[in-house]
Amino acid sequence: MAPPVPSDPTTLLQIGEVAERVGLSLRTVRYYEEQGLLTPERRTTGGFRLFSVAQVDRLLVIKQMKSLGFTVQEMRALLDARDILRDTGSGTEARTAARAELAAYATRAAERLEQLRSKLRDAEGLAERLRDEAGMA
Amino acid sequence: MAPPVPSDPTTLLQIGEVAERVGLSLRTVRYYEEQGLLTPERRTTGGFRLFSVAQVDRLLVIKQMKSLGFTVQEMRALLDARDILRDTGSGTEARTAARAELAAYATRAAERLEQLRSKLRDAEGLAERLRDEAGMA
DNA sequence: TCAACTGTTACGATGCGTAAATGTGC
DNA sequence: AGCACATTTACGCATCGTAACAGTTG
Repeated sequence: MAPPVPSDPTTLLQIGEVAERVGLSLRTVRYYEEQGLLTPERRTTGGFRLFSVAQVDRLLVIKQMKSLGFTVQEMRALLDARDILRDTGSGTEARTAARAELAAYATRAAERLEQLRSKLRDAEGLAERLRDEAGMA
Repeated sequence: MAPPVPSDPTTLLQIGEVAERVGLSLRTVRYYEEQGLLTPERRTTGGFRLFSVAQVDRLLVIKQMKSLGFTVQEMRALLDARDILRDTGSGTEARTAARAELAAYATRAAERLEQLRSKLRDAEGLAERLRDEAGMA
């Protein structure tokens, strides 16, 4: 029985499916490709982008970075480092550098998380204030 | 004994003080003024902006809306409604409309809050992922 | 053949950052 | 007289939204 949501590595999805799974707009996915954050596995004869499940996963990481307010440039740097670590062919030197890079991003991510939490508290303040003001005479 | 941080209504602060208290950049405060979200109480002869404590408070609301991802346009609408409610001279009709507006924003604020929380969860996923990947061999 | 999907291109908006050159206030 | 703080003007940038128009898929 075939899974309703294919997740085997050979399945290819077109951009609409991908966007919906990840929760990004078509425009945004195309934008990220244009910025070199990912490249579709291949294209149909007519030019339709086809993405692998691994690339959907990559987009999820991208979306997470977006949630943390990282810029495209930072995403690129992090993804590059990650690619190096995943490539079994990369040398020791490169791996060490990549690991350091990743660690640095982990730190920055933690900082951003704190900022996000602060924003959330801020926002909760407004929600409460509005409830009060709208409810009063 | 005078309070270290003046909060009586007659005190006027210049933009640097205001920005620091609220946690916004000078540029941002000027931008909000340019967009009609607030107007300094008065200016010095030389042109320095002077803000009242009430305006600092207004800026805090603005910052909270910013945290919720509201646009300047939305901020304007909300602040306008709020101003009407606070103005004892506004008529019943206007007050009713303003109250409805506020209530609508309260709802939207709640929605945005949920989105923010979702973002936060998303972001936490990345932080964890990075810790894992950076820690692995 | 039709409906749904996708392609490219390009202009526009939002929300500031960042000078640069100059003036103000204490 | 000096030094921190402020002013205006303006260009720039990131991140998409939104057509507009055409081609593709099944």
